[in-house]
Amino acid sequence: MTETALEPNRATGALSNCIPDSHTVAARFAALSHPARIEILKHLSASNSCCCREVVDRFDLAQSTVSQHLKILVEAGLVRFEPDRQRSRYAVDRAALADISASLNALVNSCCSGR
Amino acid sequence: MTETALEPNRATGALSNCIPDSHTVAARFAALSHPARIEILKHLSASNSCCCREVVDRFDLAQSTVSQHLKILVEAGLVRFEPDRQRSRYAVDRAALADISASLNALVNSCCSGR
DNA sequence: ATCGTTCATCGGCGATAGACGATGAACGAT
DNA sequence: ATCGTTCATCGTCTATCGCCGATGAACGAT
Repeated sequence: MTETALEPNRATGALSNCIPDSHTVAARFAALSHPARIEILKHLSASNSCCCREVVDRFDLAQSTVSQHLKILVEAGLVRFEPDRQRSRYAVDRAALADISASLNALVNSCCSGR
Repeated sequence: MTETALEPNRATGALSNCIPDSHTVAARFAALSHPARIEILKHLSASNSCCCREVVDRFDLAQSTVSQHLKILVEAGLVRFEPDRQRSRYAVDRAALADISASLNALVNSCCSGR
């Protein structure tokens, strides 16, 4: 994500008052732009809450790799993290997920009402 | 996008029959994971249709860079391309955009009804 | 005190992304 | 025929991604 010289918030007028800054939206989508993370997200939501190990067992990925994916999801705000003894519990933040979905809807709507 | 050894379509049972394959979804989000491309998308939809030059003038990016971003959007199926004389006309594919929005909604729903 | 388990982080590696300038094809206009 | 404009593509560069194994901290259990 190189910091391109887009005029800051240039298109953030008019319709887009309900749409977060492009960088923010892009960052969220970036978190969703890897198949493993999508699968992890599904898995987390199906189990309500998982520790890292559970995810590692489920997917054919090294523990360090899974840990990184989880970190990315947490940093994107899509997953909540809570240390629990020697475990780490991860859970989908359903509100955040709904939020990003709303962002996309808003983007789509702004595109469709554009003409 | 490294081809990870995710069990093919492992989580594609049950609820997710309406959700496209994770790789597909991820690829679409990847196209949206760059702020410039989001801005370009907005710009395209506001103008209904643009040639590359118009986008270049609008954003502080080299022509080659814009051309690449447009190509990515086209390859993701979010933007339609039509050559027009020496110009290239690009237009948002609103249906595709609505479609990806629906994919995300489905993902969110599957996550929320998970428990 | 020691061992096993869980986890985050580091370092390294290859692949990809994203930026740019340069180039040449296609086309309109002169 | 020549020039200017528009555009896609190529080559290059740097930064980041995504993967892994190794390591050490934290903790439970023995």
